[in-house]
Amino acid sequence: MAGTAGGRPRDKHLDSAILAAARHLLAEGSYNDLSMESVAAHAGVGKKTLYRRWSSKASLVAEAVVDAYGRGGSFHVANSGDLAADLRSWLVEHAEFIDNPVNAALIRALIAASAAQPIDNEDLHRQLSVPQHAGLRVRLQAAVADSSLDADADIDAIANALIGTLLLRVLNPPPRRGHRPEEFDGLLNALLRGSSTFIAPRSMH
Amino acid sequence: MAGTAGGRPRDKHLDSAILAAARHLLAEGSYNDLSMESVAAHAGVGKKTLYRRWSSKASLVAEAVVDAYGRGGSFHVANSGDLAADLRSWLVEHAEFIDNPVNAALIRALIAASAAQPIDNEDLHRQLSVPQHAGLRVRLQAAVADSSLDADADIDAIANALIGTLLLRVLNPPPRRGHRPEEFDGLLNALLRGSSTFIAPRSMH
Amino acid sequence: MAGTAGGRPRDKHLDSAILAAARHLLAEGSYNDLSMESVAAHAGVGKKTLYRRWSSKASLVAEAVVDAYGRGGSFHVANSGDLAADLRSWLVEHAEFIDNPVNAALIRALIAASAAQPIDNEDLHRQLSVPQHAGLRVRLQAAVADSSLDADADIDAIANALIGTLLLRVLNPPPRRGHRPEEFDGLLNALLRGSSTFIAPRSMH
Amino acid sequence: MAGTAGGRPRDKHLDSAILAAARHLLAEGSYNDLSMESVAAHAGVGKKTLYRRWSSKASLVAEAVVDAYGRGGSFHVANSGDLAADLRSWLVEHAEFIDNPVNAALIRALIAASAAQPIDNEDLHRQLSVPQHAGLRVRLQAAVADSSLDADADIDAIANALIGTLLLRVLNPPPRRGHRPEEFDGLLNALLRGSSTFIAPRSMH
DNA sequence: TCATAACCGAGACGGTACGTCAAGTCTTCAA
DNA sequence: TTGAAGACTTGACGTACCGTCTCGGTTATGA
Repeated sequence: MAGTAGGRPRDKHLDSAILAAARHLLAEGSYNDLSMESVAAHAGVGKKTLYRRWSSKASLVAEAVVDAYGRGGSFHVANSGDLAADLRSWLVEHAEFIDNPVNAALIRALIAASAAQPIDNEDLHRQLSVPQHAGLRVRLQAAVADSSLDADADIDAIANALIGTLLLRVLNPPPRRGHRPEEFDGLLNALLRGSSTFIAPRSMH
Repeated sequence: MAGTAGGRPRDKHLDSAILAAARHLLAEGSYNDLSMESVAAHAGVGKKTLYRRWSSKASLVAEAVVDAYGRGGSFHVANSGDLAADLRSWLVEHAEFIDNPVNAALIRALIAASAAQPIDNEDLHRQLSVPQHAGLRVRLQAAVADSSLDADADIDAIANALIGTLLLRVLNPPPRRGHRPEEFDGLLNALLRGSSTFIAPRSMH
Repeated sequence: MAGTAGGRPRDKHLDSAILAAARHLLAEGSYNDLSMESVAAHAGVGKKTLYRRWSSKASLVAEAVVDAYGRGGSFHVANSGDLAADLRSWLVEHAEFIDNPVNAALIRALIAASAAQPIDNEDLHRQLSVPQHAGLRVRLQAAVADSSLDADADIDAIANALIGTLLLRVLNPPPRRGHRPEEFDGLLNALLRGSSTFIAPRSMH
Repeated sequence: MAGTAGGRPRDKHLDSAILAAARHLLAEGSYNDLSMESVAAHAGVGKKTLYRRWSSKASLVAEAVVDAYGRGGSFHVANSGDLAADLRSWLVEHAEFIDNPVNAALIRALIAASAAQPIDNEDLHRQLSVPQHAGLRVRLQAAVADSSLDADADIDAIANALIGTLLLRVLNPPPRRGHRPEEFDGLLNALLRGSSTFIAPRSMH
């Protein structure tokens, strides 16, 4: 059982230095303002070293963002027994992350990378949305299990509505207000309790 | 009153020819694959003619997409008296628009233009989301007026959840093409009737 | 009878500016030290402007050198009736040209371009040697005509010996700068009068 | 007495394997087409092994060519007593060497290495021309000694004319004719017997 | 009717970045 | 210490677009 044989091994420190340089540049400019050359220069690295690790600007940016998300962002949905409170915490946590302009810029960059690049990168943003969707699913299914959510509730639709709301917020940031914890009560009220009393809460199928 | 002075007037036919060329290119490639030069060549037009009308690639793409949306897409939310049915129609209409790969590509291009470009283009996508938000608001407020929606319902939150769900669908297209009319019932059930019977439908504030 | 149609015409001034920049760089560095990028930067020109005119570094350098030769160098062999004097003048003239380090560098660059590049550039140095060879031929044939040279003299061999001597001087410059007019008498004596009295001056064939 | 210290000794076979690989590559491409990487790969050797032996591509190529010259080429000028015959043999020998396209390519590569590289390599070609010049000098001085050459003949000029003629042939190969032994009679006639009967063979000084 | 002025196709222009390639150095493991 | 492998920095390669700028030439108005 052999290894991959000889040669100087890749410098692991460079990976993080490059990703950090990419994030630094995205913090003060758009996706288009970031160039492979500026990343290389900023990280004190040759361009070849970049392309040895990532095949394109899009995949480099993707990893830079996901890497940052993995550190500072949070995918976890708590389960305190109170579904509304747990979802509210999750939304607030993300909103705070998004409201940091640097983080918003990172996510916009990821969306740009996803939308601007050919098909093989179309799943880039899945690296962000799928884990979140999965996290929400787990919590919502637990809610079904303990009867705090109806058995026939469309879990995917609810998760998508939550994620979509945040996504919209990234692309269309609210006009710079510090947000309040109760900011998402309207959304949660609608999704969990319903907005209409006229329509019978439970019957249509 | 002076006026626009002399000179040869702009050829109005060129505007639409250029926008059509841009859409044609976006249909078979990403935002990055479209170049001002390819648009000019495809429309049989000089580059100067492009820049005389639009200041940048981003704004040209933006108008190309909005123009297409204005033709085939629909912003209008009907008011038949049945809120759920009206919203379902609106969602289905948009889903059909989005599920056309060409249209999805156009919207992705608009998102790319918005996310990839400096601040002055960050409002590009508002050209799409704001009109829709406004249309939804009108219908939802009418629903409040005729009591088919609670007076304290968070109209903006509901509108954002609907738009965000569609936005997510654009960036992350569902594998199963050919959607069913009842596809959005789960979302509408949650938003209008609520998903939880455990939590009292109307009390928390 | 048409022209080549529209488009902005090429700026003729740029041609000479670029060639001058190339010569400037060759004056203070070797052929390898000259890069298309340094030429472009030095001439205040985009790289595309270079490649629009010359397909490679080799052909750009070739034209730069030939252009300079056409200005300052001289291909003409005088005909005063005195063959030895005319050839001596020609040799001295070229030696002075070559002894200017800048000119020597230019010719070395041309030789490098010729020797370093694939087949299609192997004729580069012909742009220099062929005209000279032709000039010498004319004079030597005139010498045959007026009987100052034997009818069976090998004109090409004599011309090649003269050019080859200068070529060797370019690649292997003599240490003593400042040459004397009589410097080439030894060569001319040998070629015209012969070096050997032992061998009968005229018989072998 | 310390001495050469311990460690694995250099593999002497590698030197010749590397030089052979370099020549192989020069046989089918120009100096520029040869890369240190291709030499290393072709010789089954690491790049470090190359640089441990030669400081640069130019010096590796230089040694590769000189090495080949030392094997197949010949610097020796015979002394049969017949100067013209000895020089003719020497010229023919070199012409045959040069007319082998592989050898011509090697010499062109050496010229390229010499002309393309900074000052410290300007003497590369001396490794070829100086030995030959020395060899010719010896024979010509012997000819002076046995009176087959005039005492005041310019030996250097004659040697340079011979070498220069061959050099010109390398850079500007004759159009692929098998050469005849008498090919150089014209040159030798001129240099030894003189081309002009009009000018007194011996008087001017 | 004819000058003025904006329009148009074409394409050159100075730049910036692309993704690749080579030179020469450095680092690891194995012999 | 040598050697094979290959990562590393540097810097040039030749190409593609960007957005601007001429060209020659066209089409409207208004003097």
